[in-house]
Amino acid sequence: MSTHSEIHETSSAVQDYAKAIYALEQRADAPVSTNALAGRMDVTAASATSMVKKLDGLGLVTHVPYRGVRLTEPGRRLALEVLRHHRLLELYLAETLDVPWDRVHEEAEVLEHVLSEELEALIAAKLGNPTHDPHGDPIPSPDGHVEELATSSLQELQPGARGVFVRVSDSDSEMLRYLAERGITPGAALEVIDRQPFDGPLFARFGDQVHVLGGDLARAMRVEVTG
Amino acid sequence: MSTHSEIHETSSAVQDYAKAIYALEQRADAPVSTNALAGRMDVTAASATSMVKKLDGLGLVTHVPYRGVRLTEPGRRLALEVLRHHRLLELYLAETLDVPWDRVHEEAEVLEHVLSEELEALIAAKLGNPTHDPHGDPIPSPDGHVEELATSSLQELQPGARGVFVRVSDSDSEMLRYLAERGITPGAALEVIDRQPFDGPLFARFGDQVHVLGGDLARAMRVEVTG
DNA sequence: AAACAGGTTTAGATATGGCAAAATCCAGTT
DNA sequence: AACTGGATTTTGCCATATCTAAACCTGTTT
Repeated sequence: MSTHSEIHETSSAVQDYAKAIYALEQRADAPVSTNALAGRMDVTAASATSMVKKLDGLGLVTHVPYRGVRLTEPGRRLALEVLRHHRLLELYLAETLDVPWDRVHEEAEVLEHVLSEELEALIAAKLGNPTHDPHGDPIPSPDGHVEELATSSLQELQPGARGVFVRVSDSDSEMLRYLAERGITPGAALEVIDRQPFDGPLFARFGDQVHVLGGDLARAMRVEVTG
Repeated sequence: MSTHSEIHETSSAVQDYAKAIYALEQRADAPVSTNALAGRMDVTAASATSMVKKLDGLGLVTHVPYRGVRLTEPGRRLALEVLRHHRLLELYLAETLDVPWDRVHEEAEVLEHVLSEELEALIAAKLGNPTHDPHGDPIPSPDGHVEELATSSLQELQPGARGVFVRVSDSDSEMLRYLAERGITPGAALEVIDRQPFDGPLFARFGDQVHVLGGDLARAMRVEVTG
């Protein structure tokens, strides 16, 4: 009945699956399909199935065959702990080691699994126990609370919509670099000007610059809608 | 023919074995026995044998059955790269995150395997490209050079011998903590006062304090002999 | 109701690293 | 030269996490 965390009794793979299921559940409040999970983890559906069965055995998810998977409360806590590691590390690497923003995600991706609780606490303290990263993304608290604000894909917004560009799905570093080169970084306010049909390009204004964004890119960009 | 490093194509296990063989070869310039390696890695001799065969296949060691194992030049380079990661991380954690000295070893032990070359470079730069850690232990250069000074076990010194306590074998944190509580830290000058026979206690002077050290402890303490 | 197309799960295989038990080698006695 | 004890290797097994290929559901269309 303690808030004791199980993160150290789980493999990196289990942690990654929990994190992926959390992210996918987030997007649409519904069970996560094996295919979606496999796609996100970049493994075959067969691999996803067997890992899902393992997570189920560990009590981290409930799996209804052919119907998808949902995190249990312990599973959600695990995912949030890993996410806390990840976001603290991103912030820490960027702030104190000047790791470029389009690289911190990849570094954090591997470090998050080996970060001890002691180091986590020291890093959090060093950063002043932040609750949000510089993009506005919330950092889960040590006891597993977050206030995740709902985001939309830029692609699905109508002309006239305004919002704040929050992040790129999976922090794809190619996309982040491409956007950064054009002066677009997370945190930027934007307004959708126009959208061509048939998955055509989307015109959006950032500051006083209008940019044309292709389908895949606009789909990956997550926006907090403000009006 | 480049100085390109193979560290990222090897598993953590392979890296750990290379590091262990390097350390054991260091102590006595002789082939490393399977048993010694198994003891150091805390695995069975059977496991050590099969890993040795794998390292041999990778060209990292030369293994003569029943005769022990030695690092090849690529194997030595790999070991030194991991050691560089390890010592840079120890220094970094202690300096910038105030991780207590008796804990940095364990943290570095896992981080060393996932540290990217980019982060390594950034950390080294942040620390001013150090060549030695605060104890005087040399940090291998990026291109695989070290000047390792020969150390002796405190246990094997004769009364009257003087030296500098450099480190505890395997950085055993229990021992480091025990010694720190008594004011003995790496870097301390010492003189052996007396040694009782039959693996009896050893009397050594650190500053103006004489301490009595038991067999296992004295055996684990490595000393750079100065006179 | 039968068929079809996807998505999902099972079955069987692979690579890593580990262990225990059995077989084998080596060196130092008798 | 045979014996013997400790070190070493071989053999067969386990767990993790992945894959391919085959079998199996499910919902929709015919």
